[in-house]
Amino acid sequence: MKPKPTASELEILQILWNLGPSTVRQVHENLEGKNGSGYTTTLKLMQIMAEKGLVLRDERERAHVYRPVSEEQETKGRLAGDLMDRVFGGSAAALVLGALSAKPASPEEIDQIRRMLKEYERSRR
Amino acid sequence: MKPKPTASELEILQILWNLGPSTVRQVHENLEGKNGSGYTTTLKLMQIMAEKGLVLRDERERAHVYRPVSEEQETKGRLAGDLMDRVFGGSAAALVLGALSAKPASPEEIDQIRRMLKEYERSRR
DNA sequence: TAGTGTCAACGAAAAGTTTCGTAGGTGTGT
DNA sequence: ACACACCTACGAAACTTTTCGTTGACACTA
Repeated sequence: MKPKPTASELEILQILWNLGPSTVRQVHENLEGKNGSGYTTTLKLMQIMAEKGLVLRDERERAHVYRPVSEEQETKGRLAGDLMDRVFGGSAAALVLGALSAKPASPEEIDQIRRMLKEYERSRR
Repeated sequence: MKPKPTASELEILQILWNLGPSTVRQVHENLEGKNGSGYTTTLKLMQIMAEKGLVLRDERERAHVYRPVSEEQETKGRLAGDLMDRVFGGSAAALVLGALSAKPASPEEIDQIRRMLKEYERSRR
């Protein structure tokens, strides 16, 4: 139903979430330097994303305007949940531990996670 | 340097981590029912994984014995770190929040994360 | 010895991803 | 009007992933 964006598609989605609805040119300029690929590559990717239903295209202007179909939080959440299920047996604690072992976190970051958990609990209640 | 395993390759790695060094037949039997693909598919995947350096192959017996090159924790950590960087701007708290929003956690699971964080801090000191 | 079962190797098909070149249309400025 | 810049569309190449059929080797057994 909901196709999972590839790595390249995700880069484009992140830009669209940041900028809001954008043309290929705008996305491409925000992408440049980062990956160095050409304009038509970005164009083609965004066309494919429209085919897949990852983005919607407004063709009223000559330079078509693209916008993401799914919310940033929802998409990112699905990606995190997918990894959690596939790799960490569905355990959030295992996912966190894995992430921390890959990139050690400072005490401040640990506290930040704690605050986030508290906030999460409060909103859940 | 270190190739990232695909989803299918990861399934095989998980089995190898569980069973220890195994033949294609053993892996395939553990995989069956889950994905329903044939024996030669599993074989080919494992051969490719050997080419990529994801597994090592002991060819002394007729039924070759495969074992993972990287430790389970290290590989899973790299996958979590990769998602954290690519999707959550390197923030562990954002990753956790994303995972929780995808699959709400019970109070017990939240406590489990808290205990894990405490343990992590202790080992870091 | 002839048949049966298991194994690795190989090739190849089908689908998906990433990349870019080229063609054709539209608008702007000189 | 002509040249130039910019836009989409299209096709195709190169690569990866996933799948499976076929082949040939080896071993066991009736």
